[in-house]
Amino acid sequence: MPELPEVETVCRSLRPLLAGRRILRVEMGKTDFVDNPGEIAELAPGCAIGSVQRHGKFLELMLERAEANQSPLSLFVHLGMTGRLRVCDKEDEVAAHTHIVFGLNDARELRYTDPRRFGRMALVRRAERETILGKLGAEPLEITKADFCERIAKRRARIKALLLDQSVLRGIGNIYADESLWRARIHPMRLGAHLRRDEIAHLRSAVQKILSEAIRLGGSSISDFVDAAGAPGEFQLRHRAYGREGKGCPRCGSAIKRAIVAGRSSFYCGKCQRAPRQKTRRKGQRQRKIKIAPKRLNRAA
DNA sequence: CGTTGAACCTGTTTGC
DNA sequence: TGCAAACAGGTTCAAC
Repeated sequence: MPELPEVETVCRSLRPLLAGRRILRVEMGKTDFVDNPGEIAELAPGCAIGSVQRHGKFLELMLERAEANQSPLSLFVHLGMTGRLRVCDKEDEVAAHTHIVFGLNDARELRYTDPRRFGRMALVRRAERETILGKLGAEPLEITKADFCERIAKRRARIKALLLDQSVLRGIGNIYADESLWRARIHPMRLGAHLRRDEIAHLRSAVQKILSEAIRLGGSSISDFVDAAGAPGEFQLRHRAYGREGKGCPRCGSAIKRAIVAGRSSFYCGKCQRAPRQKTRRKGQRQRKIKIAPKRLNRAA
């Protein structure tokens, strides 16, 4: 559920609800997805919530401590597959799988809910914050054409794998990788190093247009994504490839196909997105024999 | 370097 | 209808 547009949507909706609020208390249920639950319970109460930012798929809430001389802390939240962060009134019914509740000084609560617990949460100091951010690749909406080309053209991995790699670009997930590749007419199995420069440039603008439009529509709500106030997104209505196996390609009408690429279900148009040459050996098809230059070193004698 | 598959955990959908 | 298998927006790690 939560890729860059969804996390950005949550981030934007969280901001006005949390700005200037103070955390009064913390309640925790299951915490096996939290790096340091003890520190959160100990340090968060009393903190004021400062900026709310997104870094790829991570949300970062700056927590300013009561004592002015103490350095601020960063609460990192990754929503994983099913994580939700919502601001609710205290009286609102608590959803199943709500594991962490931050009580605020305005009779409301910031609640983290996550059935699968694939999400992550950690309260970190400056140094560790830099370590986390340092591992992330470029922000797709801000990357220059030159940087984008370099990050892709150097690599021999499949383009789908590269788009999903958070150390190459931060924030793209399975839906937006497929939607971007469809828009750019690039087959997910093509290798980064095999793409033409104009194809890479085209892919960059496709990624940026898809992500921007998805943010504008509040993200994709496939089964249950909602923003901090509980509102669903609408970009799922604009999916052209993702989840549309067997349906017509909106461009050429031929059926959308599905294959596993980079370990993930990948949807693409077999006609608009041309497959790379040979590549995968199909059943019954022989592997190409590789000619090895005869080395006859011991010939002498 | 790159790829693959499994693992993490629960809920929902699909197939026999 | 009922139960089991497959599948799900993510990341990480071992093995090859």
